[in-house]
Amino acid sequence: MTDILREIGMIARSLDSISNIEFKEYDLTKGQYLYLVRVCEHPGIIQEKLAEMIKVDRTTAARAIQKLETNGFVEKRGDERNRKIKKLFPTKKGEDVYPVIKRENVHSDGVALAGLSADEAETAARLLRKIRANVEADWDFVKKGGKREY
Amino acid sequence: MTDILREIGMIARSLDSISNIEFKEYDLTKGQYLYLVRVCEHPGIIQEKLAEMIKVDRTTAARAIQKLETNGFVEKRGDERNRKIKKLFPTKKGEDVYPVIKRENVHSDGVALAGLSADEAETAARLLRKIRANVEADWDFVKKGGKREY
DNA sequence: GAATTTTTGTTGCATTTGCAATAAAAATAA
DNA sequence: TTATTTTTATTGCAAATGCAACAAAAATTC
Repeated sequence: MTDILREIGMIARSLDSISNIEFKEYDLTKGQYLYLVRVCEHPGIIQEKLAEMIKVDRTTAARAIQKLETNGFVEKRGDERNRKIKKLFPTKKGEDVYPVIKRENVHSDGVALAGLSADEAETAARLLRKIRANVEADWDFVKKGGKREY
Repeated sequence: MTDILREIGMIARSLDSISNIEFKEYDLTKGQYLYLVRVCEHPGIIQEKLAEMIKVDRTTAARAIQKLETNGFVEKRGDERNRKIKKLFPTKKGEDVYPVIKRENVHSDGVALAGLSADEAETAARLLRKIRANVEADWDFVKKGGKREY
């Protein structure tokens, strides 16, 4: 038992809190930056995939995107082949905010890794990817109604 | 730019989501487990410290604890020397749920670290502690109204 | 082909979250 | 001592979050 869970929770809440405060002046309310960056990086993505990517409830993603659309950051477009889905694209306004978010994220990344060697930073990234893949599997399972035994 | 931020965010949201689902049957609603474990491990702690420890807004902590008290998991006690503070203690009911939370956390910790060697797990823990300390400093600064320059 | 299941999206409701503002006790400064 | 600042707790809003339930299109099975 290494208790990395708590460290990860503290880091995530701190960073999210900082981002939310810093993006407020760009009219992005709580959590919206998460969705907007990903739409910019994956134009045409649908909200279902976005929710999976971010690891958030489908309905939460739906409403966050709804709000991003209302506020003019993203646009929903129907697909001719598949009338069920709505592809998401950044608007001009969304594209304009993207570098701001990116810049902040890069800065926070730098802050987080301060005092670590390049090797250590790479190791941290590698291990976190592995941990994420592990945890992701359980999340998928539990979210779909599965019951973990332990 | 290693982009550990997103990995950490995904891991944290996944684990939190799983915990919230799993603790529902013990009448712990969203996020409450975070506070309860810490009160059990630090009996007499005050909510201000708890908020700092968890990295959550003071008012959010206040209400989470309020609810834990209402539902009989923790108890608030005044201090004779300092009439401002209210010390927090687990009740019998709180103590009884503690091992359940602990057990779940240990399990999730194991899941997260699956496939990593003991050395790698230790390295991950060490690096995460360092990252957390780094990020924590910025959180304190920004939460107190400081403006990061970048 | 028709029937069933999965995927994708939405809305209603209850709850959590957090900022702003307030209050009061305690600590510090003057 | 008195005045000011910091600490701690609370409440009023407004907003995000997520579960449950529903609907409709698409994919799969029979």
